[in-house]
Amino acid sequence: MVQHLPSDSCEVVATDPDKVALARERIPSPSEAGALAQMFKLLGDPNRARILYALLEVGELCVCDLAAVVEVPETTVSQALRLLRTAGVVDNRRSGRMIFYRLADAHVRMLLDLPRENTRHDGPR
Amino acid sequence: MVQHLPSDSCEVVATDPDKVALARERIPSPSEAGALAQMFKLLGDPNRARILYALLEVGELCVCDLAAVVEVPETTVSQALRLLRTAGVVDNRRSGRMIFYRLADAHVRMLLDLPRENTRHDGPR
DNA sequence: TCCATAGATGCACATATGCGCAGACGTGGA
DNA sequence: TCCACGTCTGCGCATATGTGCATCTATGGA
Repeated sequence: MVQHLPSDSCEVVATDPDKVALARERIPSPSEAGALAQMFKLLGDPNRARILYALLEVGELCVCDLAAVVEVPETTVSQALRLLRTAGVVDNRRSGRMIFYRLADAHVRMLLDLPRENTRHDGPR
Repeated sequence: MVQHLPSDSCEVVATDPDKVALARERIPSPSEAGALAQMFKLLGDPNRARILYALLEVGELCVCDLAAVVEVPETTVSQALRLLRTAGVVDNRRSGRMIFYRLADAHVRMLLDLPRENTRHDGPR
């Protein structure tokens, strides 16, 4: 996973230097790409995705209800929520012994909305 | 990674049966979620993400130029492209000995656009 | 026909990831 | 104060993932 900047053999020899230069200055920096990728990676697990969609649909759910919705053990949900919480994707609120989770980010919402309509049209590949 | 449908202990005991029922019928099915997640997972690697952004910016690039842009060995690019190609995210065209890649999917484009603006504002977490 | 080049592919290995299990923590009721 | 319940956390293991290396294929030029 670690990038180890190759010194030659892939920087200098460009067949289309203009495009290469253009692309290099426009694409996200390694760190920016890292952040971006991490965000996508969070959505890249079926359970986490379903959890997020559940929150997207009904707004707020406690861990045990999320487990019931997604049909996985509560521990799994809890682990998934930890990642999402750490990343700032979800937010939680304590009420008695239960902890309610909800989406924290507006753009995560858009990210979730976007592909779902398309996969509905396309069907699974 | 395999789902092994738990029989009890997390389906029946819901503290808010209405919400649970609502969420269950609205969230993507396991297979739909799988497809969705796989799509997100493809964007969940910094190198693949940067490759896609490069294609998004300049339209079409050959493997060696992509390697120059992203600053990783060509093999890495090639392997990344294989995944993207298999998933139908990119398309390729042969011209002489070079193979030019470009984005194949309109909604992937949107998916790429969306978060980038936000992370620019937020900064990496 | 032979060689150089662009790219693809299979294999191997290090690392990352998901999840189950057991136990800890915090809250509310008796 | 003690216990039950909802949730969190650390650990361990099986599996998935990314990447380098060596090799193979395909195209164009000599």
